[in-house]
Amino acid sequence: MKLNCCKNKKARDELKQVVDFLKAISEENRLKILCVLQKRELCVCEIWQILDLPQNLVSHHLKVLRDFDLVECRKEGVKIIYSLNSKNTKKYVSLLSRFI
Amino acid sequence: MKLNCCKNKKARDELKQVVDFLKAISEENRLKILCVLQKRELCVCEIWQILDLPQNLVSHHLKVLRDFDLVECRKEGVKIIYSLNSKNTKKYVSLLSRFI
DNA sequence: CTATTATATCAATATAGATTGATATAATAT
DNA sequence: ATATTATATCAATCTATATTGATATAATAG
Repeated sequence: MKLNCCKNKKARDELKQVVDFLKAISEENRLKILCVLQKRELCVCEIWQILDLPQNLVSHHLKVLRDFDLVECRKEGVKIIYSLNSKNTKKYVSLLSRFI
Repeated sequence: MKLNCCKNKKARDELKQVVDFLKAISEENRLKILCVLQKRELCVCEIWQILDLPQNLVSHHLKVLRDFDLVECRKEGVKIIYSLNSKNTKKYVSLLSRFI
């Protein structure tokens, strides 16, 4: 079912949710992070080494992705292991496809 | 089939294409424009009246969408009629779902 | 306890992109 | 020819956000 983004409040809210989701993933480094997490969960130091990016930058982008529940993390000793929350990404992609 | 965004050049290029597509649609007003064009094609003055936005702003956003072939337009007298290029939006959405 | 490793956070800077105001162009009507 | 309507473009400004450098915290090893 296609949504009317202008008439009702529910659709307007959902459109904004989709926009926020899109802003979160429309950044090259963040999309790369999601992409490498597809294969398997990784700790932060693996991610920045794989992507050849500064540690603090990756940490910052991971925070953005966490805030949108697109990734999850757990502690394992000194390391923080990040994994994809594919349930949520799928939810947003399917919501997106109702708008375009 | 899922893509490995880091190893090969083809996947890296496709990731950048997806990023550009996402940047184009991750803007509230542009997503709204795509959304209202879902129902039917519209001229610019209908779009800015429906969305309650300044004419030049809508014109600007339409240019961005045109540059990505997400919308098409044709002349009809004084008016320029815009329509959705749903073939392309679908193509990008399906490419996106291979990355996340 | 000290050193090392992994991660996060904060402030400063840089950059990209949205918005606005003014103006140009083109088609149509009078 | 003049006025009106529809659209596009340009320059200026504003705003959001990516990046960097410095530093803090927490776990583990020696």
